[in-house]
Amino acid sequence: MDIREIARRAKVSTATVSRAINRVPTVDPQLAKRVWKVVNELGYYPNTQARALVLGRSRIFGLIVSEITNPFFPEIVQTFEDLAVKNNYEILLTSTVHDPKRMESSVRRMIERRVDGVAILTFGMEDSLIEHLRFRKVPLVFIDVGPDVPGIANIRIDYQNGIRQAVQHLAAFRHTRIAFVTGPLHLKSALARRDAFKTSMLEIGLSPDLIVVGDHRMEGGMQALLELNRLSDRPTAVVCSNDMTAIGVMREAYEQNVKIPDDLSVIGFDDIRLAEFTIPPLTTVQMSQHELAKIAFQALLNEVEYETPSHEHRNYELTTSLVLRRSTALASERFPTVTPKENRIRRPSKTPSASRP
Amino acid sequence: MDIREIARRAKVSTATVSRAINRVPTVDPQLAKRVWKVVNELGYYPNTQARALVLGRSRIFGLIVSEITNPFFPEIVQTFEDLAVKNNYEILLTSTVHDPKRMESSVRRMIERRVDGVAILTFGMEDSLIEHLRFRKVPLVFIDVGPDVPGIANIRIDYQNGIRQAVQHLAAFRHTRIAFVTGPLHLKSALARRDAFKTSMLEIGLSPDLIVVGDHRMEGGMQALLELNRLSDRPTAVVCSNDMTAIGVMREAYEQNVKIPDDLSVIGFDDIRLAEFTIPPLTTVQMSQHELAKIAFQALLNEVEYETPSHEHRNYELTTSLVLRRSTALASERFPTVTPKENRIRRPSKTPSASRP
DNA sequence: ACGAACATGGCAAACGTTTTCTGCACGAAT
DNA sequence: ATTCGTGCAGAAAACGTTTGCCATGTTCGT
Repeated sequence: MDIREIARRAKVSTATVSRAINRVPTVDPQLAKRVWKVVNELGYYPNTQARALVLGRSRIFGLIVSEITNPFFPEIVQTFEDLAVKNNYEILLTSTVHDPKRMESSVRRMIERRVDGVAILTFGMEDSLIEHLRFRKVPLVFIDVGPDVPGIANIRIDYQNGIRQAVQHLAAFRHTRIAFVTGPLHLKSALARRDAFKTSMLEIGLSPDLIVVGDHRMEGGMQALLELNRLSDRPTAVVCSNDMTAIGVMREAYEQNVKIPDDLSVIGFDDIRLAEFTIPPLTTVQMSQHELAKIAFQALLNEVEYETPSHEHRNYELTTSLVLRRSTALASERFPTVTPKENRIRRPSKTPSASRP
Repeated sequence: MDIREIARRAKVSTATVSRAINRVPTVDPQLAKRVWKVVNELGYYPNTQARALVLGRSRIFGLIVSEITNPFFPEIVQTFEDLAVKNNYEILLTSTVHDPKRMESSVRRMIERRVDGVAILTFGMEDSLIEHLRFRKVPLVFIDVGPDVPGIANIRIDYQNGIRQAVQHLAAFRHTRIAFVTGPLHLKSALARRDAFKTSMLEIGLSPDLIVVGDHRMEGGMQALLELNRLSDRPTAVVCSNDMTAIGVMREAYEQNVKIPDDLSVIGFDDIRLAEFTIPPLTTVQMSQHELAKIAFQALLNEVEYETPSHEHRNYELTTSLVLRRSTALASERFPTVTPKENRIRRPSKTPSASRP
């Protein structure tokens, strides 16, 4: 069933059918109605690939992520899809799973399907591959890491803001020995977070030397806490480079019977959905995945629909900020005048929890 | 840059270029090499939509899920994508977010993009929409819920097996008052789970009357535990219709200061990734999302590539089974001869956890 | 009443492939 | 030497749209 079939039945030309369907205003309302009637009766849907062929636009946006199972991404994908349907786009989702081969196949797939733009929201990406896309003048948007060249939109993340809030929150709770668990050090974003921690500590006169490296996964967090506990001068609080790391820390704390937040305050980073579901709910630095996806999509849309004539260099920014939940508390040991029990900072909760023995 | 450009530069016809690229064996190796050289030099990629137009196959599979942010789905999407790249397919991902409008737009999008098959892995779907797809002879595969008609592949889930294991595991731990928290009762899958629970209980002579309804979300689980705790004869164990519910139960238990698993054993269902990360790690009935996606993809592939001539009715089956982690323990109160401490069932863990006071 | 201007619909080309069919060149067989 | 196959490459049609251009019919002014 194609446009010709419709034309035949409505007794008009295919041109008219096309125009009617695309709501070109010059077509006689009478005819348009006749066309639509047939279209609906037959349940006709235009063939998008034929359309794409002649238009030169596929109405598909590529979305490259690291891995869909990483809790950081589902929210992004969902928001991206929501926006796509609102704007009549389709989304071509691709994951690199940290594999160079897959990265390559990702961009190949994008090019083959002739996407109208690509959002690269991975941690790290081969520059040579990006060149393939740039060469074909595919609009691109990067998070955080993109090369700083015109024609590519960059979403800069303000790590400093949230991390500063995190350490100041801990400092206000009288913590002084505050540790940091990094991510993999080959990641720009992990480095940026670590550096933000350092400067935030120095700002308030604390020395940022309790730094151990993790891997942005639960295992890294568990390992990190083990390491920190071997120290003679243990930290009373730990800031983590991402939420999975924080979850690892809390998990190991559970194994070791160290109570969170009473014995140890923990702060994460990212605010993935999961952070609300941990026990206790995780205080973390939010980097809104929803906002991120929104910005990325909008950047692409701008590029494609409103043809920025000079293809000028655009910069977008996303800020971060602390969201308080229940994994932090006043530092206890150093201030024996305050009993641990009263120490507990209570935040509203439907049912007041019983205090610990 | 199109196939003609290549033809011109390689001094052959477009037909030859096409054949060379598609590795048709009749083309002279000499020529083929010449063509490939030009292709690689120019970085030419065939236009998939033109190809799709003439082939009548898009090499796209549709994948409809409920919502990407539901922890049940990311693993499915990831596996589906992995298989897609292995088989040179693309995946068109769509979510219904429980909204009839979105369901409709989902199937419209599938049809417009001329997908070669659709896997509908949602909880529930409008039958009328399915008709649209069947009408166009799009191969379909359903999970669990699909209409039992030829031409549609169905993946049946064996809920009974896993749930039986769950209640027998609890019974072996001397639990007798075992509760069940259902999902939303308009969901076939939720009903099936509840029924499996009932028969499993009756099988071993326990009465399945401690049933409270939840919503497959954390909130429902929290609410459910509240309800159960109001009972005079509280349960010592609770089986949940899905993992999020179990997480809700554990969360509320934390608020109420009831210890898991010492005071209450909890079992979930689905085995989402998250279940490993809870505190304590959740014992749950696994319904492998990886397997599910694999079966779904393979079903589609069979339908499309090997042209089952009679379009016969195929049934696939996925079984479920209990995976033990650490949210269950021997029932304590009724058997005071055994102290709670020794009660704790320890499963291997790098570091033995300290016992509770 | 006549021509001009305008509104509207149709014809056909174009988008980038694949594939059928045809034709050519070459070698083998008579 | 002529005929016949055989192997391989090219010409062209087809896939289902959109749209520039033209033809036709209508309306309006004079």
